[in-house]
Amino acid sequence: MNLEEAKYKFIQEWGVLGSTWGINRAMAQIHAFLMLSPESKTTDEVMEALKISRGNANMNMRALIDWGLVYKEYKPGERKEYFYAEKDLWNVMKQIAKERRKREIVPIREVLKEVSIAEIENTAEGKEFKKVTKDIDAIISKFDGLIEMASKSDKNWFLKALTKLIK
Amino acid sequence: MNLEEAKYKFIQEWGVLGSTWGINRAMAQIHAFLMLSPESKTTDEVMEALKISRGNANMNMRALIDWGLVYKEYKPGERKEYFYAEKDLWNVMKQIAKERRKREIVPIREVLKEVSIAEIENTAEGKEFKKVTKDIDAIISKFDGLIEMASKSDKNWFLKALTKLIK
DNA sequence: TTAAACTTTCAAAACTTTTTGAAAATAAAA
DNA sequence: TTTTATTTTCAAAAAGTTTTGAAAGTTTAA
Repeated sequence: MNLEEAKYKFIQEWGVLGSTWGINRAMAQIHAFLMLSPESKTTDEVMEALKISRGNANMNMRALIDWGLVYKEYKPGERKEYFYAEKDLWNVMKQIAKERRKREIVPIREVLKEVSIAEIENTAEGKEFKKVTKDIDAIISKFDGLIEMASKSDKNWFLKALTKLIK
Repeated sequence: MNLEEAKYKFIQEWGVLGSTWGINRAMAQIHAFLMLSPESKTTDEVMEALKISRGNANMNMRALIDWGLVYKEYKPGERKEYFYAEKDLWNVMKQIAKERRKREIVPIREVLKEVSIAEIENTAEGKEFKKVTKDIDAIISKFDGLIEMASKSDKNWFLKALTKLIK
């Protein structure tokens, strides 16, 4: 396997992985392509490399910038915009976690809060409802705390803590 | 808000959450419905409660069983099958993590392994490729270890360790 | 056996998401 | 200015996913 094949393989798989992570295929592939590239790239280079349309490239690039996974750069004397990726996977994961926290954890916690103050009858059904939703809230809030912690803490500290936990 | 409204709200939101977690809406809603129910339920009750077709109920119920999130039960003297959910969110998350590990982490690690033995030229491009993929492998293997650890360890031990880590 | 109760399957329909490409908008150069 | 380069938008098309419902399959009871 040579570099081109290896790059292709990695980009494809990163696309598949992304699509199970709330990041669509094109978006994840663009990110992979930019991560692997030592130089920042233009929209045209991305279109060419991934064989996607201008509209698609533009929209997903902007989504990536929104998520904090890609940055824009202007080169002196050049009119084109250049893009480069966040390459530190720790930062990538932190950004994704932050974004997903906002989209997923915050809404479910809101619902859990709302239902926790509902007037629930004291039947078997009602008791079960209270028990289950309370348990869920307990675990979700723990994870929420973990994400908040991770996004504030230093990479090495956190990784060391994890390593300790694992071994 | 009364019990019916609260249940409805929770089931809807669990459906939305599920669909960002590789569990489709109907599947997540069935799981929510069963979690909230103190008694096991039949396919017909699920269909009626969630207003979905028999085919849909059947397929997703089996997917839930596959994922280890729902169990089947036979009641003496009854011909219908009854279903009940795994209610401990810890076990639910463990199961989901296991399943996703198989579907996501294993394939990307395989690709990373394959490309790591590729013959990569010593150009800027090649060096960047090696560096980025090596970094990614390092972090992913750490998370892989964490999941493996979590799925083997006792719930309370792990939650305590997390709590310690957080505060 | 046969009939009734129940579960499974799967092609087609409905719905959702992603992608395209060309037109509109914007910015820089002539 | 006007022209040219570049980016953005968005309606329509394509692709992907989920749902339906009826027919086929299976199991149990009579």
